[in-house]
Amino acid sequence: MGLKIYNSLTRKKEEFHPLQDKLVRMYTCGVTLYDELHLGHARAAVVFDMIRRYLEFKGYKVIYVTNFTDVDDKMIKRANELGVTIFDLAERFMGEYFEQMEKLGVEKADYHPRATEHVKDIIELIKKLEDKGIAYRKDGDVFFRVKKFPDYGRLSGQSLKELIAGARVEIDEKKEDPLDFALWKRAKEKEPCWDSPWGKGRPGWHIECSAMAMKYLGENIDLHAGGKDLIFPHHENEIAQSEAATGKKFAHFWVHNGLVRINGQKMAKSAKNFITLSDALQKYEGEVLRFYLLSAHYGSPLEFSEQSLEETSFSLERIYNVLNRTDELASVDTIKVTMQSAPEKIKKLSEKFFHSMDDDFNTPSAFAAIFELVKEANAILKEPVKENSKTQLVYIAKKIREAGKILGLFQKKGRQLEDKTEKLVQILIDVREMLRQEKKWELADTIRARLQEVGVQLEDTRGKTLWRVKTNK
RNA sequence: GGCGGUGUAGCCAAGUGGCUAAGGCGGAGGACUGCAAAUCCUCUAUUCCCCGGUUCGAAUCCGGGCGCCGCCUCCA
Repeated sequence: MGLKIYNSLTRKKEEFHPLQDKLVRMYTCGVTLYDELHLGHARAAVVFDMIRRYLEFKGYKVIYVTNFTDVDDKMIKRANELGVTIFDLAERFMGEYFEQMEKLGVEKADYHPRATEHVKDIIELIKKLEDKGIAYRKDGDVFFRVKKFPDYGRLSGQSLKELIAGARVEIDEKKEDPLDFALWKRAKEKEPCWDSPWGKGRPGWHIECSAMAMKYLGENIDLHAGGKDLIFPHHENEIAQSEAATGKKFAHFWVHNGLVRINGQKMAKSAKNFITLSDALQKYEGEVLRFYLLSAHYGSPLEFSEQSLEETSFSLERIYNVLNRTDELASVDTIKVTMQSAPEKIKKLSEKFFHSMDDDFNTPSAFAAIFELVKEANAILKEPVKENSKTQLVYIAKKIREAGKILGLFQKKGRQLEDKTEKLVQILIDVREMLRQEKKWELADTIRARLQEVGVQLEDTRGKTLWRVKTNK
């Protein structure tokens, strides 16, 4: 059973094989640390985290690198507005980034390189390009000579001719050709800058990714990812710089996530239609957001709606309900389960999950399998408990948690309340049970209603009253 | 204008040549229940934007049209 991934470079789903047997070198374009994150950034981070987890599950050792852009026009502009340095700015938003990523269940990368800490590597790379006659200097700026790289436009599916024809590029007198792009920018007054063979200046945007990817992962990498809006020019330029410098194929797989939309439009800073991640996290738990962000296929656009997020919240609760009930009935750890003991149907559903994931990380289809497992488990829970059905339940719960681990979901155990609080709730339930025995429904219902107000939901089942904490905020 | 993508139920969303068009939410009815909640069962797209074509057979392939989105300038 092989993993297939849609490769933007070839526009085909291809079997994924790393260059070096079990090692995957993966790079994703991170964020610019100039402002708050929004749901678009969150989606990219969550999607690539899921991909990384799945690759690890498949037995690969993944070296994962995601960068921070901490010097560029936007950084400088924002820092000036706030009256701080770009380094202060970076520090602040980097802190927020890690805090929020943790809430989304996004694991740290192996390396989080910053552009400003790799200026030396960047300069080396530009020098290499200059030596080869691919880069040229002009008044302290250095540009990439696009005509020297005939493959330019392959990723975005445009030929050089088409690019020129459709060009809306600003005419920059200094460039030999409008398509050429900056590798190094001469420092203007009071701008942060570094010494270089071309004078004081700072790196262009695209070159940092080439330099850092190659520094940590080598000249050929297995998988390079980013948002669809980065295909052109950013990734196109990355390919051009890297391959022109090394003569080797830069990245074998290019994976691009679809954009988050709101009212049919791309969510973006410039459109002022974004929902910040911090606002979203205020309203919904990180796990709900993560679940939601994975509910569409990663490559499709995702239309943001408050309603969908509410729905996701209920769906998540539904999954936890069945897991918690199973836990109450039987400890997952003490009952031994084997594949053999599971009925065909349950096995098939479990396989469906992995098939879906193997098919270009088809998370919606994978979730469908999980929901079907949930349904099976609930059906079992409805019947009087037998040893055999316990085993099946435990098997299902195990499978759901295993699947959840890959997706970064469903890992919470129990109600996550303090011991004392749990005991208090139990006291209330016991008292209420006495009232119910005496058919004092009004009082019993009041207790239930008041508990519900604080997010504790009672459920009277045949034998006893169960309770759970509502997950939605 | 060029390039890329997309159009599946009230909503979200899989499926890309052939068993009954996944799954979730919502809605209707039923079971359970003192009532709720949770859960289960049944129903909820005779049809996949429209028009042609290929094929024994198409949501799925091809041609044309329409709508929407992204990129071509900073962007996850």
